[in-house]
Amino acid sequence: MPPKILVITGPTASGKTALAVELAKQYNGEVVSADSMQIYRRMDIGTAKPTPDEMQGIPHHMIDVADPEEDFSVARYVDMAAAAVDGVLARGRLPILAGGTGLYIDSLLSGRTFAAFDGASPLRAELEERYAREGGQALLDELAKADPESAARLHPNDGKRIVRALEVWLTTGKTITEHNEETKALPPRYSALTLNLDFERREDMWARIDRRVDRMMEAGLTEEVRALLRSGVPSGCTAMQAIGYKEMAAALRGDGDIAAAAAQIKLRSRQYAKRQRTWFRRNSETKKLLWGPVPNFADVLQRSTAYLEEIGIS
RNA sequence: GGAGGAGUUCCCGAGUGGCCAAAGGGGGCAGACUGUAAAUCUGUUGCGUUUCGCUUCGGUGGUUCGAAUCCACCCUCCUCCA
Repeated sequence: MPPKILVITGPTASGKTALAVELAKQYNGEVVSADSMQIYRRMDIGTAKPTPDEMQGIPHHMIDVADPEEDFSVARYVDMAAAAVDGVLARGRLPILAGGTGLYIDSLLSGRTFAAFDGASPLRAELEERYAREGGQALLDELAKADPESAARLHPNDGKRIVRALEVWLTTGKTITEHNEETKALPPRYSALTLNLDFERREDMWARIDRRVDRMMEAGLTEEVRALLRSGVPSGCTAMQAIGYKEMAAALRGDGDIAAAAAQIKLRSRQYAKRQRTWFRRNSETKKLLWGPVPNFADVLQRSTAYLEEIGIS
């Protein structure tokens, strides 16, 4: 039986951080973040990274573990986060995995492994270049020779996944289909009890997102992004793809004004929240905790502790 | 007061007699997702009893076998002249 851990998911601005800290206090836990952007140092305001004040003395892991100019990946996340979770367990405490990056959470929980090779190889660049020049169908035709299943599944426009499938085949001699089947057969690394925070009505979620973005602006998001750019963080790197950062960076380059950027950040956040919901929806093994029109933290906290006691977390 | 220009489906915007329920984009909705995932990709988006019917392109009326497209008048907005 894999070790039990608590997982808190939900779309952006659904209150995961606060609930995680509160439950950590009650159940002798430590928080392990599952957020693809809070891993970056110096990106605090725009990622809604918990402040020391909000952490209330609860140890947090997987925050500030990479520099913005670094390339991060799921594989790195899983390695580091598994070590963090195991460390919490070794201390006899409850790991609370909290975050909104579904791929990271699922990969960590399932014990998924990743083909060992350097993703920044020249091969990647070459395949990307060929995709741009020859088009997706040409690469799909080539992929079909080795891996007809993937070729049939992938859409010609899905450049990233076509390139990835070819890359895995060319560098490991194993098709990505085979690799997926193998990892799917692996036993889960942890036994997860998942709480899924969400809103009854999406309008309430939108209002909360808007308010959060307004607060980010007041807190100095513009300055934070300016500082990153000034320190030489390239605008094309993974970290600068984060919502809030790419829009603000564009505005600072003179492409639109700051107010328009803020509006764009709100919109992109809502769309992101929608994608998160789609991801979390397919996992039916979760306990849903819905916010009403007025967020009632005490109530949600009470309901989650009742649930945790019911299923035997102590 | 005069001279031009414009009003199109949730928004922007193409369409200038039939192939138009109306391109394209945005937004919405739904989905996918195994080393960039806050990324990327896909489908769908007037209504219905759905190989067909109905309502829609500022309004009303007209021309025509047939109108978002032509004509008349009206309403609203914009630019310019006074």
